[in-house]
Amino acid sequence: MPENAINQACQTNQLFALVDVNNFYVSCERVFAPKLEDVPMVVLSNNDGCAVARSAEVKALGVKMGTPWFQMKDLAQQHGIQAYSSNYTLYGDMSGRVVEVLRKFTPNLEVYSIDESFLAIETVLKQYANPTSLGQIIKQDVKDSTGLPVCVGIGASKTLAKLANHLAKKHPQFTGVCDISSMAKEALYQWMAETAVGEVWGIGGKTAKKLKELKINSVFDLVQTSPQSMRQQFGVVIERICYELRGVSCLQLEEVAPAKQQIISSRSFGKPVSSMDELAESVATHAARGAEKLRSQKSVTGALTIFVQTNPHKPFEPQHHQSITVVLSDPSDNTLTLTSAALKGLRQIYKAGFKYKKAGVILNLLADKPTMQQSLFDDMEVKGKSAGLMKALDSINSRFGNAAIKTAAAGTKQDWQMRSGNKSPNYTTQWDELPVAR
DNA sequence: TCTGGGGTCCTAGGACCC
DNA sequence: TCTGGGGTCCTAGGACCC
Repeated sequence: MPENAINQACQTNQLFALVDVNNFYVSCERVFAPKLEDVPMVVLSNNDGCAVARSAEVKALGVKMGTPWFQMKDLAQQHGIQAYSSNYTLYGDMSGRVVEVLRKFTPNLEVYSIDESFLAIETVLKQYANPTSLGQIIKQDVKDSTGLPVCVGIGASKTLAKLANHLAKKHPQFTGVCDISSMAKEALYQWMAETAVGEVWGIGGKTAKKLKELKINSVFDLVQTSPQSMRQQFGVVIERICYELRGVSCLQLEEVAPAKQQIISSRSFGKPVSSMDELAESVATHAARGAEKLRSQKSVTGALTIFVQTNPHKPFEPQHHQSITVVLSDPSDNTLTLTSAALKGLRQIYKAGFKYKKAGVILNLLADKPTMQQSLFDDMEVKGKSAGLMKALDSINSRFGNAAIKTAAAGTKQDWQMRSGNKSPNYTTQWDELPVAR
């Protein structure tokens, strides 16, 4: 196999379990309102725009993910579909509880999304009769502890675990747990032949269509083709999927979530917005939210993109999709810095006379927030001299706010008091005690 | 007529995921 | 009347350099 196709050395004896909550948002609502059990229901997105979660009954009616609520109102009336506004705080809390339960089984766990986790189970397997029984115990434990129903898929690669989870959800005979790794080859190929290629994790609509033109319709068809030829036609991503489906694990568990490379804050407006004032309020709020997210992951941003959009669903109204990127002279996580930069950008792209539907801010060029001392040395032009140090301190003071000067001050306490009008710093350090500059 | 060659960096856009 | 809000990775092509 081509070396660069595979990120990591292929390891044998790996076994992944994917635990996925059924109809997560709907199930969360039902935990707190048991009367909703068996009632057809959806949870709606922001502004109650479209369905972002559907109960099994609603899925059976053929309602697709993301269907606008207004389009399904007739159907809702016919079948008594209940609609709920989303409550992301609740869902986040429930998600945390599920992960807590899963961690009891293994610490080697990747929280993949709000309702899905991958578990590395090969090391804990010997405590159980077989992978399926482990899966059943997990399923029962989550149900008992949180009230949420899950399905468990088990396989030698993440992609196979995903596929197994899909089978567990679709076919009642698995009773919620499907272990592909223990299946006889003939049985597995049978399931693969019955599953459309578009169901594979990473194969979306466009790729599925292209594959169909090549007479690759089922998962089995894809497994039969050579990964190398898939690479030529579709690139490394699909090649990797081919290997994964053959049980060669290419995607490893990511136990610690890597820091985000980009932070987005955006919202659609409930009704169209035209005035600069309203847009400014929205954009400033998004910048402030972004700053919060930045600080919580201890990052700073070097550039922010501000965008405003009219309603693309109304093609006969004048359209205005505009964005601008503002580069900061100094990377920052400061709310005031970010909001004023965002407003500066907005002023340049705003045009009166349009009905805006959406606005947002994207934070780019994220980097780790420098520590006080790193920043000190970065800023110093004159090293080893007190004057240089004080200059650097001034710069830090302006960058980090007034608290900074209290935690790093040069010279003896007496020196400092003399220079700063006898105000005592909380903490002083001798110049000699500072680490050597790089 | 013919029109180096290789490398890097950056960006926009596509495709996908939940 | 009414249409979500996040993210990731990969690729192609242009600018630029030697």
